[in-house]
Amino acid sequence: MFAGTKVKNPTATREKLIDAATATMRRQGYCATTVDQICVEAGVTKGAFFHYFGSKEDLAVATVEAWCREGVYRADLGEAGNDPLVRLDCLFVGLIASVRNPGDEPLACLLGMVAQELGHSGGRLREVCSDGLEGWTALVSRLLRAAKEAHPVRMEFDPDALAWTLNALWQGSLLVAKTRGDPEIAANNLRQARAHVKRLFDPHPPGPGAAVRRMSSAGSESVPSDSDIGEGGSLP
Amino acid sequence: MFAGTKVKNPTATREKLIDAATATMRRQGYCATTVDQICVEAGVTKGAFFHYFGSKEDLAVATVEAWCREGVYRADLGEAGNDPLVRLDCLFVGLIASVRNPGDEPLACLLGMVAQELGHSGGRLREVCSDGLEGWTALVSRLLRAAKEAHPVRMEFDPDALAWTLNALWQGSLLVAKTRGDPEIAANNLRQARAHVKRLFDPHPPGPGAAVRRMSSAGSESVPSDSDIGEGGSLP
DNA sequence: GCGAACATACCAACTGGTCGGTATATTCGG
DNA sequence: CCGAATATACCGACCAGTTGGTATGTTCGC
Repeated sequence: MFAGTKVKNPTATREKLIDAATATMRRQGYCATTVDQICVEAGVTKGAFFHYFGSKEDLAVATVEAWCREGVYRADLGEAGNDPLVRLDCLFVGLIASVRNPGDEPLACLLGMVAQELGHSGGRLREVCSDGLEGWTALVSRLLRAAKEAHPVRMEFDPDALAWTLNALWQGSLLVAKTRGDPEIAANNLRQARAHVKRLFDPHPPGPGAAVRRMSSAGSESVPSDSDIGEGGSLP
Repeated sequence: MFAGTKVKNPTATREKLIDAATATMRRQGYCATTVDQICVEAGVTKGAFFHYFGSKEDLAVATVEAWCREGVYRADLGEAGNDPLVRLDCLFVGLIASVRNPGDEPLACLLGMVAQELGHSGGRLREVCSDGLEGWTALVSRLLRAAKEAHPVRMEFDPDALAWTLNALWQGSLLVAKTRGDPEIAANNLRQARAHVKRLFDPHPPGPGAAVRRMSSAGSESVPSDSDIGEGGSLP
């Protein structure tokens, strides 16, 4: 038999539980999600649940960690060697696409969902969320810093601060868009942010008739257009 | 006896319940907040609770509505006749102050808290949150539009879209700041937003030696400095 | 004294979590 | 290679505590 078809398949069961928890908690949040509900959605009994996770919170921790792990790497930044500004643009385009075309997904970030509920609790779950937010911010901050080194800036800015601003804007956009039932709000916000970042670097070459200086690193840099590009990462 | 000292005081009891719900839900969110907990915090029995509110959700609806009502008007915009740009600046300064100096308040917006949890539910509570978010956005949008009419703009923008962006940024900032346990993140974000809005209008008067054109409407326009200003509204 | 404003006792449904048990893999002596 | 021994994966009934909500008082102001 194949490995995936085994009757007893520990890794698959664990994964099913985490997947179910991801979906349910993204919809309803941590508190409103029931252990029984997760079990049903995962097609697993309670016995199995507590065989793998010591508590509901443990499962949530594992779920958030998995979300961050997959999410950060899933973020579609294009090829690693590309110009950081291009990669940033890829990030924006990916986020916009994921918001406008959520498929059957709940249009919410697990991280933001759980963080909102547990932000004032001293528990482990809050820490994991905090780390997750920092991870995304660090990624963006690195790109911004790299872009600063690769391009002349038109207006000085602090990469770290801007990265946090973008993170907050992303989380808030999801919250508002979800509540209003209008993904376009989030898309608009992201477009504004995208334009803002672009504007920080010099789009108009310094002198007239100076189309000479271009993106520093060469290679196949396909700057994505405004139109949607396939599924981008929906992180954090 | 005084009106406030009566043993049975319907309006006061209702208020106590709403106050308790506001505080508790801002800390823990809607789902994690218990009816019993609210009753204890309000110093009231369950009987009284259900005398005034048909259900937990009813109480939440009333609480969110009260939050919006008081919040929108509490937002410290300075005097009504002032220049819209000054009033916008007052708004930013007030928000920054409320974030940096939360006192004993939970550093969270009731609206965002509840909205995050119920964004995917079709219930009445979600609608109230949606309306609340729109109310704040409309307020800011009006100010931006008025500012556009009163001042030359250096860069074209859509007041409505920008207002939604600011709303999302505010909500997201609270979420991130709370989760990271660092109000300065939110304060920084707000400062960036404040600078961004300021930059949209011409800080450099058009021609050299043109210190003539000033804020349009006269009056006592005290542009608040960067330093903190007393409690601002922490809305939405 | 009468209705509104509260208090108390209580309930059915559900919560996260436990526990004894069973079925399947894995190991290992012979 | 085999079959017993043991470890792992999983099941589902069950539990004590909590939940939102109710039914039935009691008390107070007019």
